[in-house]
Amino acid sequence: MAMAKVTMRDVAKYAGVSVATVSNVLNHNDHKTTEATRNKVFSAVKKLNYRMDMTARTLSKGKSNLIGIFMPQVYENNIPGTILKENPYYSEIISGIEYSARMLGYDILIACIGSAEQAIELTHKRMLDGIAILGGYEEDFWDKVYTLEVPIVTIDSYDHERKDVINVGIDDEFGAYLATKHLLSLGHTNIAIGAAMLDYSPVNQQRYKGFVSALTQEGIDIKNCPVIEEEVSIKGGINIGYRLIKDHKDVTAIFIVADIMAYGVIKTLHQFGKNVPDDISIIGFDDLSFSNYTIPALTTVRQDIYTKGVETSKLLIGCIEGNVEIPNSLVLPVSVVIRETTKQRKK
Amino acid sequence: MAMAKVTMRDVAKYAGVSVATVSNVLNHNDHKTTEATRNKVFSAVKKLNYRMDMTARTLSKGKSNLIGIFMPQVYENNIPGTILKENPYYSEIISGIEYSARMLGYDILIACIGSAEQAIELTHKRMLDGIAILGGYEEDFWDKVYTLEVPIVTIDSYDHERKDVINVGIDDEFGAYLATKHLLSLGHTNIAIGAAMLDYSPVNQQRYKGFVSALTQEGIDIKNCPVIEEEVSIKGGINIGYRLIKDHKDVTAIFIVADIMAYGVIKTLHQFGKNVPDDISIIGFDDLSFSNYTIPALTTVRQDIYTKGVETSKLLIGCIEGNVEIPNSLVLPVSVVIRETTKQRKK
DNA sequence: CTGAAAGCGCTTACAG
DNA sequence: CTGAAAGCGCTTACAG
Repeated sequence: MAMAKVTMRDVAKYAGVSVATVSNVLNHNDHKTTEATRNKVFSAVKKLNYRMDMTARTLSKGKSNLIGIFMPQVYENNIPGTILKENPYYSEIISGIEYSARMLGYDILIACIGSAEQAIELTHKRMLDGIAILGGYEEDFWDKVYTLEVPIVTIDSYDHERKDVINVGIDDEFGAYLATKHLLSLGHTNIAIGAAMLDYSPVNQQRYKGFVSALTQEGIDIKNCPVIEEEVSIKGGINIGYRLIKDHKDVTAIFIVADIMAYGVIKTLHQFGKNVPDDISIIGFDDLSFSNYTIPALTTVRQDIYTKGVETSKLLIGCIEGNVEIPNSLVLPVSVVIRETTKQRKK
Repeated sequence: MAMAKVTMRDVAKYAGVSVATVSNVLNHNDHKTTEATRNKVFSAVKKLNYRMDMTARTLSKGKSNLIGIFMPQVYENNIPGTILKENPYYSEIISGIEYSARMLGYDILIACIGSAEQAIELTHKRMLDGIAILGGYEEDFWDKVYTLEVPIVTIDSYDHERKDVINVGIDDEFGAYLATKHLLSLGHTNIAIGAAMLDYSPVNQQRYKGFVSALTQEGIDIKNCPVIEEEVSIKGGINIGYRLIKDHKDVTAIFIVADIMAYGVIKTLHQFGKNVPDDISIIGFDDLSFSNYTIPALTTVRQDIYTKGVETSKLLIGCIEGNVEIPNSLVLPVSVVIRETTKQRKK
């Protein structure tokens, strides 16, 4: 029943040429073949329904046309989860990477990793041509990963000392600055920040920095601007909501460093009978697709997440294929999109 | 700079044994080696930091330890999106598949596919050991895909005539039946269904069937129970909301076949000043992680999506490795989780 | 322009 | 128990 695999040998035999010639035709080394030969080969390919075995090709060429997408393995109550499941941000990026890579002739291997070693292991054993790394990691993670000799694109990383590591990101500080400016422009002065992982997430450090710089620029005393730190998840946002209500009654506006957290804040405030934006204004960061549909609709800092993914593939593959003119980093634009969760401060 | 690749040859030489022996040690064919030999090999492996090249192994064994996850490529306003981006349901499943596969020694290749041919192409060219197929497809898609000679696990499919295709799913009809029963138990009689793709999605046909059967069992006239069909997305839900308000003023409760759509319905009703659940009760289906956090929190039919993914890997890999006792399908439980969007009908 | 041959890094009978 | 050799399906100098 199981049909024997059709190989280049079969095609060669059928077309009456050598295996080398079939290879040359299929790899479009057109200067090495005549059109007549090509036609014979192509029709044999069609006739026999031949499909190139990438495994053999990879072994032989040392190039797999496979790209790895790595993201952190997270645990939630000891249950293995993935960033993928927790935060739609990653799904959107992966969508972009996958689509763009496919268009450029590359396939995608995804893996959640718990250590740099796992990333290294995988890229060696699958002979990955390049890797995209999502998410935040400890510092020595990067040191180790950067020993890899394939092109790497990081996303939202601020740890790229190595010259040939490309980063795709946004100006996080500026985005946070804009968000805070927006709240200030509405007359708020007691502004909190809902932050996360300030100890070791450079992205969030940047966002915090932008928050502070907008505040100080306006002469606001930081003392009145509490930092409420929780994890990046809806649950983290829920907790921020509690703490806001319990400990920071004078706060009238809050900037949250991630939309996914803002969802939780809105939920908690609603549960406690607080009106958003009448009692408290909220501005998020990311503009996830759902943010337009929360109740009330979330005012936030927009970044084009899908495009981030698309550009990641383009840069990574450009680098793999040795294109020149590959920049060391790409910074995509941010902007404030005003919806319903922010409002002029009550007198 | 670039260090030469460490191969089995190097390990063999260093350990003073043959390549075949190294292979035997590494593949745990312990009955073919002595412990002394094994120790020599292992320490050489460690010393040289050897990593097995899966590409070579795949070519040689005809087995890749790679699993493909395929899902439909969708377009939204002509922009390529993916199911991944549109519906968190898929992210959750993929999380489960990836985690479980990794634990079992398999890596994951993901691809959005536009046709059966693409799926076939990919599984051949990457020598995938098995594939998991998510999402709905036209009928001839399945006919073609089933010509593949690798194990296949479908998720939520009702098109598995082939004996060796395993399906992981739930009792969609029963879930919908329970949902509708819940609405009926609250005194509602004018109940609508927010449906999708009833023409060609068996899952949704099943859910529709459960809806109808609960209704007729209770002696309700289907005439009063409109079917409002839109696409599976928040936007689809938004449209259902509009149509509900415009065309179905007497409806007091609605069962929506997907949480993601329910989010849109809640949003629209809210925008038009309708109170959920006072004016209209809503029950969804899926219990996405976010459903606990909508305002109001969504009453829905729960299924364990992550577990679906985990089981998918277990079955697929079990099948790949020739375990016996692999069932032809796995049906996971559903249950109604009552939150805030459903309420006793007003007199 | 075309083909024979070596090689990519493994595994697997087969002999010893 | 161990090793030499052939083979997996390609690519790539090299000769012709």
